[in-house]
Amino acid sequence: MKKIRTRFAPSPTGYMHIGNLRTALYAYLIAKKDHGDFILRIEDTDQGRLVEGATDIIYDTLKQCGLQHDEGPDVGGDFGPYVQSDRMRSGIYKEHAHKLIEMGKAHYCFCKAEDLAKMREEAGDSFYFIDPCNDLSKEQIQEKLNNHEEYCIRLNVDDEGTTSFTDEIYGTITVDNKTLDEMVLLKSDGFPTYNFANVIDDHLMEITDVVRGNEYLSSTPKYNLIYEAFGWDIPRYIHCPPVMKDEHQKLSKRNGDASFQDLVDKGYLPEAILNYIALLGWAPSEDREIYTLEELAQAFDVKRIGTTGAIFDIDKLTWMNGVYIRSMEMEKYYELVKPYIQEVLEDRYDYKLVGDAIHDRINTLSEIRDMISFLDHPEAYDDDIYTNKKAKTDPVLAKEILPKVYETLQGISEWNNDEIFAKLAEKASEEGLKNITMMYPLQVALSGRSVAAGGATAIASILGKEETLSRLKAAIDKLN
RNA sequence: GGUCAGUUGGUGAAACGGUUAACACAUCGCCCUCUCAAGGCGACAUUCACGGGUUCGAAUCCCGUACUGAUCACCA
Repeated sequence: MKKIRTRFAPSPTGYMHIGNLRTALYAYLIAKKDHGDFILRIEDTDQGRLVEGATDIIYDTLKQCGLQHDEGPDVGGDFGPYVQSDRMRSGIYKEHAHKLIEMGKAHYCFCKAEDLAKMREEAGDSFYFIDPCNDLSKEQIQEKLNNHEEYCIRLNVDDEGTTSFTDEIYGTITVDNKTLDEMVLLKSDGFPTYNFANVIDDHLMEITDVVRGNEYLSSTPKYNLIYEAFGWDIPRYIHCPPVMKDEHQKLSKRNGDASFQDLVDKGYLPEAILNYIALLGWAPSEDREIYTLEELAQAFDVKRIGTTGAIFDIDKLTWMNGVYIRSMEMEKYYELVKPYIQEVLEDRYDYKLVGDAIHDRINTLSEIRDMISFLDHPEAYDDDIYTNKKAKTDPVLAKEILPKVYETLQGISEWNNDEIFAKLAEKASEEGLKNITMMYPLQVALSGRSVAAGGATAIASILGKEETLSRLKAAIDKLN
C-alpha cells in the first residue's frame, strides 16, 4: 500500500482560526495514524491578498501545537513550508497549463475579466458562460498571441454526462457536467488559480488524502476534471464539516472570533486546545475525551468524522484546560504559573506556595491574576464579612476567636500549611468549635475577603509568620 | 434561482432495525470540606426537524415537506 501523505494548504491571511487549525490537525492525524507524511504548503497565488508575516503565524502555530511537517525546503537546518509563489518561479504551473493545451484539454481565452464581470452582473442568476474563444481558429489564436494580447488558459469541459466522486465522509456525490464551467487554470497575470495550483501540487507532492473544509465539496468535481485531463490518479477526499460560532455562522476573523493565538493569550494550553478541537466533529469509538496528540493519532478514524458543523463551546474548552492543568507534573505547572504569579506579586511570596493554593481552582492561566489578589494587604473591608452562616460566625464572635488564633499561631515553630492547620484544628477542638468557625475569621482577617483560594491556612503559610501575625493583630485592633 | 449537502437535549455527541436514547460540558440539587474550588453522588430528551411509508419492531431503511449550510469568480 502506498504511503499516506496529507497536506495542510492554507492561504496566508494573517490569522489562524480554529476551524483551520482543526483541518490541519485532522490532516496530521490521518497521516500519522499510518506513519505517513504531513506536508505544509502555503497557497499564496493571489497577489492581491498578500498579508505581511502571515506565513509565520501559520508556521509558528503549527509548531506550538506539535503539528510538525515532515518535509519542505531547507531553512537553516529545519524544514520550511512549501510556498506556491516560490514554486511558481520554476514555471511548473505554466508548463502544466500549456501541456493541457497541447493535449487538447485546455484552450487560450482572450476574454477580458472586466467584461465577464459586467456580463455576469447584468445577467444575474441566469448567467451561463460559454467561452467564445473555443471557436477561435489556430491562426486567430496565433495572431492574438503574436499581438501580445492578454490571455488566460481555461480547461475544456464537455457539457455531456455527469461526474461523480466519493468523499470519505459524505459518500458518493454526483453532479451534472452542465453545472461545471470552463475554469481558469492560468490567470492573465501568469499566476495559476488556486484550484489549478492545488491540483498540480497535490499530484506532484504525491498527496494521497486531500483533507479540507466542506466548502470545497461542490467544487471537487472541477478538480477531478483536471486530474482526468492529465490522466492522473484522483486522491482520497476527506471534506470536514465547519467549526461554527453559532447555529448560523462559522468561526471567523470577520466575526471577531478568537484565533488560536488569542486563546493562548487568554491562558489556554495548546495541548488542551488541540484535544478539544479534535472532538469538534469527530468522536472516538471509546468513551474517553482526554487524549495526547500521539493518542489521538492512534485513535483517529476518518469514518467517525461527522457531517454537521459543530459549535465551538468555550465552556467545555475551559473545563478541559482545567483538566490539563490539574493533571500535569507539578514542576511543569510551577514553571507555567510562575510568570503569571510574579506579574502580580513580583518576588514578595514563594510562587510555588501560591501555585499550590490555586492549583485546583484555575481552569485558565489568565484567571491567576484576579485570583491571587487575596494576598494583597487588606485595605478597607466591612466587618460584616465576618458574618457567615455556614461558619456560624459574625463580627462579635470573631472578636472573641481571633485572639485565640493569634496565640495559637504564635506558638507554631514549623511554619507550613499542614502544621498551621493541625495546630488550629487542635485548638478548635479544645474550644469545642468546628474547624470552620476558627478558620473563617482567620481568612477574613488576613485577606479582608469572604472568598480566598486555598483558605486561611494556605494564606498564612504564603504570607509567612511575621506578616500573618501582623495582619491578624491589625484585624483584632480593627474589631475593637 | 440552479446544484450539492446536512438536521439526536442549551453545547459536543453515541447508537450502525429490537437499550430505560451512552458519555462529556453547562445548569440545578445533595455530600465532603478551612471560604471558593476540586472530588463524589444525583436530576435534566416519554423522544431523535415534520408528515407519510416499509417492518412484528424505525432515531436508525424509503419517499415527500420544512429549515439550515455550501457552491455557482482570472478569491483562496
